[in-house]
Amino acid sequence: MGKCEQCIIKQFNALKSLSKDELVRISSCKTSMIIKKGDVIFEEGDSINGVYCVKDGICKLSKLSSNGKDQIVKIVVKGDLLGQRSLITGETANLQATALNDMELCFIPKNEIVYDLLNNSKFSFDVLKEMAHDLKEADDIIVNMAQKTVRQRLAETIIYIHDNFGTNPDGTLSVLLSREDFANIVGTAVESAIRVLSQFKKEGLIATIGKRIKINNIDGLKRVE
Amino acid sequence: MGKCEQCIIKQFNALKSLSKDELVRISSCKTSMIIKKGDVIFEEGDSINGVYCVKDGICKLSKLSSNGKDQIVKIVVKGDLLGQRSLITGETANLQATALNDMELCFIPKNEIVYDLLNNSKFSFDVLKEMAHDLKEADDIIVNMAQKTVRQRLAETIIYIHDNFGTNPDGTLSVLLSREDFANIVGTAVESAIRVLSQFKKEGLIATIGKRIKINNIDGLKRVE
DNA sequence: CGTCTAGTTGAGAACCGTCAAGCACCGTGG
DNA sequence: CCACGGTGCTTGACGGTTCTCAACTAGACG
Repeated sequence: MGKCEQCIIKQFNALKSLSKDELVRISSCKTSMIIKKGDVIFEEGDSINGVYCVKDGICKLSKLSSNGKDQIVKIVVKGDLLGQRSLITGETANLQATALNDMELCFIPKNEIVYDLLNNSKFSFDVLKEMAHDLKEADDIIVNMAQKTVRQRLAETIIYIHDNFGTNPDGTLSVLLSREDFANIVGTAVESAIRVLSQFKKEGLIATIGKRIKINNIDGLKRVE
Repeated sequence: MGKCEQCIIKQFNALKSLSKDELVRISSCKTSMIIKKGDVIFEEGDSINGVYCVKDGICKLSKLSSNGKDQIVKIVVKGDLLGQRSLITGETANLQATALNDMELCFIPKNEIVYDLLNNSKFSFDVLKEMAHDLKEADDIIVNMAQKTVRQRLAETIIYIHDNFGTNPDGTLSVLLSREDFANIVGTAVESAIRVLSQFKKEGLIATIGKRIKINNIDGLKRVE
């Protein structure tokens, strides 16, 4: 099994603030796991009792609404941590985590993380920073959900994925989402999302290669009203 | 000017985790202020450079959307802290804070708080907990905004205010919000909010005393679909 | 070759935003 | 004292957006 102190992934998250000794201690307690595309890592109400560090792959965080639809709240990618929020409040999970492709995860038990949170103030300040960043993003999403049309939200989602998760060599978005996933990010019916996407295509803003989406005119997308 | 170490307000927020010495130090640096109803405490883009402790009164945190409407993201009441998020990321304010009635605030400069965040791990863990709680609430709001109707959201908003901020002796909600505020919490047009409210009234779920709202049938409100 | 899932399109209904008009209340200035 | 204007509240009407139901297509996979 790999060693945390040598793992390059940690530079992308708060674990970078831990000392070598702390990383060695954590490394001896962690467990690695492989998750297959579509598998659920944890669901709403689960006691997680630890934190996952995403070594590879992508997953979605979603919550089931009373109308039966899954609302995607955040996309988590390689280098991110998963489950910090529940760990800190000591509550069960508020969201479900589902792998969007095959993933490699390291699980660090709760006690190890809490110990460092209470003893390494730089580490806890870093976790605080990440949480503050997530909160800002969540506030911005609330405003968008409340005030913008499906068309605007979908355009912004495509741009967000493009800017934050990058593209393949052929220019398509590297994160492959189903039409249903797009609908669940934007908070609309699958048919509505599909209709808007084909409208974007007709207007020359995007193109599709297979089921993948490629941005043709990013300025046009940004100007969508 | 009052002394932090004797102030009973702090028991409601993370400041309770500071030692007496730390509170004395902070108390000597803080400034008190009175804010009148309707006044803006800080707006989007401001450098706050500190944290406000709400000694009395209520304010709203909102963000201006590109369509010109203000989306209310959170209501902050007596005992809460204001501005922690921006302080931690070091960014300018993401939201605007506006007093909903006359307020009494204490302002604590950034350096004092950061010092304690880095030196008192119980304090920073408490701040972390509050932030984690805010993040959970924000995620839940996203789901509601995306998946529920204006009618459902308004019913839940009334219940939320009732449960979290209490009622006056006559049973009306103690937080007095304008119809526009309700619309801006729910994320809809003022006329739409008004229409739903009068529908609730017609159905006997709520009553109005002056401009104040009183819940008549809370179970009915919870069952609104 | 059937079956399953994801994607797609159409049509009608429900929901919501906008414009417009009118009402109630309040403070100001004549 | 009253007329006046301002602001917030309320209701109606209409049009655009979005949801839902239904039918159909394309591809995957045994």
